[in-house]
Amino acid sequence: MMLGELAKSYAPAEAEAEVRAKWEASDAFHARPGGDAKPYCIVIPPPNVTAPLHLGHALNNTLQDVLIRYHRMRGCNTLWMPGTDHAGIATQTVVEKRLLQQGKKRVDLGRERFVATVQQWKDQYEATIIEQLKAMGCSCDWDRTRFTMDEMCANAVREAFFRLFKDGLIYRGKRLVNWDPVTLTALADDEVEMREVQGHMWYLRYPLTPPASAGGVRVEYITVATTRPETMLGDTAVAMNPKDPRAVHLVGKQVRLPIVNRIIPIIADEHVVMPSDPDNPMAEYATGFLKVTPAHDPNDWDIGQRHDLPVINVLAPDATISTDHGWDDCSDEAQPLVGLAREEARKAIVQWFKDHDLLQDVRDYKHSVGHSYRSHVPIEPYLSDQWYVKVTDDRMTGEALRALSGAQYEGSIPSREAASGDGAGDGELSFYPARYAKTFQAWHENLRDWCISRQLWWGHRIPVWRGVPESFLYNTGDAFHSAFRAFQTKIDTWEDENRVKMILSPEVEGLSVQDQINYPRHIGVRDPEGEDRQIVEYLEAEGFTQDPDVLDTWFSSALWPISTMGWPEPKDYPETIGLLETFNPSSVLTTGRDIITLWVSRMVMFNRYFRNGTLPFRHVYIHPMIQDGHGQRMSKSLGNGVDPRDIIHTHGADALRYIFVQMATTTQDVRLPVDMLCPHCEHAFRPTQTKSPTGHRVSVPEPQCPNCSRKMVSAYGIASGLASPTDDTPLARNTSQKFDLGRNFANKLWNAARFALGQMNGETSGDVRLSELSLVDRWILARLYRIVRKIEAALAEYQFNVYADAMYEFIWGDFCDWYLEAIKPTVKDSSAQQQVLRTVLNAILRILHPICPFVTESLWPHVQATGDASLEGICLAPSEMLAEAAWPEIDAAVDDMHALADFSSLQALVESIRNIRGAHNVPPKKDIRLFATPTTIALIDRADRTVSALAGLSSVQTIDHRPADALVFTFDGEEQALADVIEKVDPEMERDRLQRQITDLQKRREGLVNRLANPGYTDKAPAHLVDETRTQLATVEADLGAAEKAINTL
RNA sequence: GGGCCGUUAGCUCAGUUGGCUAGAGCGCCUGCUCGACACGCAGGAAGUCACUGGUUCAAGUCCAGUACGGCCCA
Repeated sequence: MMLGELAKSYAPAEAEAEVRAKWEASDAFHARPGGDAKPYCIVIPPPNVTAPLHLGHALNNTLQDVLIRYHRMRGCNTLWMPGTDHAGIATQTVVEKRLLQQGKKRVDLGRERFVATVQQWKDQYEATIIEQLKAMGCSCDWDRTRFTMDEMCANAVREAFFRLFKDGLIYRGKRLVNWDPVTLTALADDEVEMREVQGHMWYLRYPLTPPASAGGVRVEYITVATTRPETMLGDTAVAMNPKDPRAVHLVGKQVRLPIVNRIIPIIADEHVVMPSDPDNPMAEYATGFLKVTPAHDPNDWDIGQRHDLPVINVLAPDATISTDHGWDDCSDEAQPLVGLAREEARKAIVQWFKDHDLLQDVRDYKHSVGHSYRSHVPIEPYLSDQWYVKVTDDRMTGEALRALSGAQYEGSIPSREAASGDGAGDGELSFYPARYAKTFQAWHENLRDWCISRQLWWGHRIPVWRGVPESFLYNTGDAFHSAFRAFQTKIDTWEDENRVKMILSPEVEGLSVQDQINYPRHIGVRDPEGEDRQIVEYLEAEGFTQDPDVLDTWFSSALWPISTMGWPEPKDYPETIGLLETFNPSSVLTTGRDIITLWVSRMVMFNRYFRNGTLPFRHVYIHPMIQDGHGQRMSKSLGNGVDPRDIIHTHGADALRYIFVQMATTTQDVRLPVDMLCPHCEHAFRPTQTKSPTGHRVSVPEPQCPNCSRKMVSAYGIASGLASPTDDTPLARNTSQKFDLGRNFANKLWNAARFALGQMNGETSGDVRLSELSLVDRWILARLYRIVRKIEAALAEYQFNVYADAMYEFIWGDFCDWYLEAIKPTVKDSSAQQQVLRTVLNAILRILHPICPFVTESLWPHVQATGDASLEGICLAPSEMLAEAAWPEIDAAVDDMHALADFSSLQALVESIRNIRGAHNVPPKKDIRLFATPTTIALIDRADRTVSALAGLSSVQTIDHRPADALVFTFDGEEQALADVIEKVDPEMERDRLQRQITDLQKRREGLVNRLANPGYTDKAPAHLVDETRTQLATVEADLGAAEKAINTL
């Protein structure tokens, strides 16, 4: 970098490119495990390769970089592990959508070609994401960049799966899953979004066969209430509460299921809501009779299990009515329904009941319906075989709960059931802000087993082979027995060697060996891609096939803190040797609150399980969520998400980062009003808003620029399909005025540095003693000391906004507004003052660097070139690059209380004078004369020429010399005066000004007098506060006296 | 239904163990192009701290409740 004149304003684009090149040429961000330095590590929450990063990610990663840079400067052995996530269902969905636009379907391509297509997508977006992170200045260890499906991570996934499988923590279960009929896959519980839906409660009559009599009354039919009439095709019972008085007459009787003509029993079950139950809000809608459809409702499934009811599935995976998935008593009457979509079937069935006078009633009914978080259609409870992780096991959920710090745990921590781990990480997990520990705890206390199989192609293929050995099937007698023994022996040997684990399908447990041969078995293989290749070959030769499903994305995410570090066998990836020992547990996970259940939980469970109780991280910091200007979540479909590169384009990366740090308060949401940048004339404006079909406030699809009147396309226009960009109407970039403050701040620092550099003549004096310094110098150093302490305390508690605000206050307020202005008359002639200036500027660059790395790094060589920047009590070792420089170490002796007190009096005096100048519109260059009391003159003298420079004074004389036309003001309880403020004093105006001041002081005096007159206050309040109040009263009274005297002499 | 967050100046937000004359930035008004910075400087106006009670010498801050907005879990 050429050292020379700095440009008049900071130009982020040039500076950022230069600084990035410098960082990349160094290996400053590359971590080496081991060593004596304290490790500090953050594992990046890997962004999905589905789409480019938006401001939410940018906020998260900025905060991580702040922590990383800060700890690196503090001398920690620092690792920030970067990477991306394959995001199975999300990525597959976007690629399928893209294909569909070309008229192609995934099945047309076949699995291999489809996966290759997704791979291309991944490569493209991975590159984009890395570029975005680099543009933001993230100081990741780029050499270690990982991807959840790369070889290292895939290896960890297979190993983890096998160990859990072997230990009985993964099992195959046939049960109702959350089925997404559009993406055709099962979903985990937390991938289902509950939405309030205005629906109906239908009341259907089922004829009793034969009719019964209850209490002497003939009963022809019973009435069931349902929100989902189409499921009646799969009813296998009607249930009623045994406490229901009608139950004695009806339980055990039968009804004929309309349309289907299936005869089903009336059974008794406690679960059924009685219409008379005053404690149950559902009672209002209940009839006392519940249709039971075990295949299509989770509660009915449980009832079916209790009563051993048949399970009749009447739906195909795409949620059309079907007889191919377990329904074999379809009547002629029901036949026309087959093939209908569930919504169509509902209409047809309701119509049928109406036509046959069996529809008793329809009522409006508002209820929650689960929707797929991906395709947004209602999920279908669907019966299927899936793989589950037994997270309800104490080795999983118990370990997660025991990880939580005692201070954040509500109630008593569950004691350890099994000897899993040695409790190494017990109680070491803390949340910031602490309230999120509650979310974590509640989740684990109400956990259900985790469905991990997904009917997708993009993801980690489940390392299980399924089948019935062919050698069994085509043999009889002795040949069968020897084939069976041969197979069993091989499997047994491999099981003993820990290479495979075999389970039978759960429905055949307990059958004899002879009977079992017809049932499929599942064989988990430890390392099918490597060491156990020949086992796979054997199994496949025997007719076994690999499970076609892939694992839930969160399964691989859960391993991220260890898979990226070479687990289970770092020797296989030499660059990872030592990482786990040094950097697991990592220091902190920084993420959004929606991730606590999806990811934090699973990382804690897996890390502890696989690494002897070790935690994945000790702290979890939950950052606020960015919403748009209307308080709506930023989302792609609303087009209100913003690419951080848009902001970097208009404001620079440091501005983006500064504002994010300032926005990171402990609240849960922050708003960020988004503007549009006209692609024709670069004018920023707030586009016209409209309502989306979902009721959200969005930009109109084709906004018009208020400046140049030309049109463009908004992100919502594209997302909604209502507009598409052309050469004449291009897609508009976003921007936001919110970042102006950050841009201005970076420019302010730039100019302050530019000025300061011009004041230093190159001679350093390293042996400057504090006692020799002027008041203003001692003051700025004391302020520096306090600001550094404040930042350190704030970051230890993840109070990022305190850090940003403190930097603003110090750099703009203390350093620019006061210090630089104050030293203007003296600095050129004082090498000691230059040394203070050099030191403070140097320290400023260091302490601001974690937030604004670009502007500080670009100024760094210039500041370094002025020489060594230390003085008594402050050590600032030189460093080639600021990114590697040390955090300032400042001795407590620098904290000069007297200087702080004196300077704040001085500021008050300057402000009083400026106030009068302002009130009379005195031009800044016009010098005025001050006539002050001896005490005030002493204060002014202690500060050398400072006050004159700050207040624009030509002279300071004692008050008794004041001319008759001087303007009087009060300071420090005494009368002071200013002359030459205006040509001719207007007594009326002066009287007004003083009278306003007097009224204000009287009000204050009254408040203080009342407070002191209250015996409760003087008796109970701390003595120092009462003293302070007395002093305040004395000052107010003195000021009041002076002001009254002034008004009288006018 | 349970849990959490928010409601402070026109706007976006600070205000962490109760002790202020309630702050900042933007916007607004007045005056400044004086060699760091107009992405700037100086000054100013602007708030019943959502509402109702309570605790306390003292409440924006603590407690109880209400209203509105948002999020999470059933």
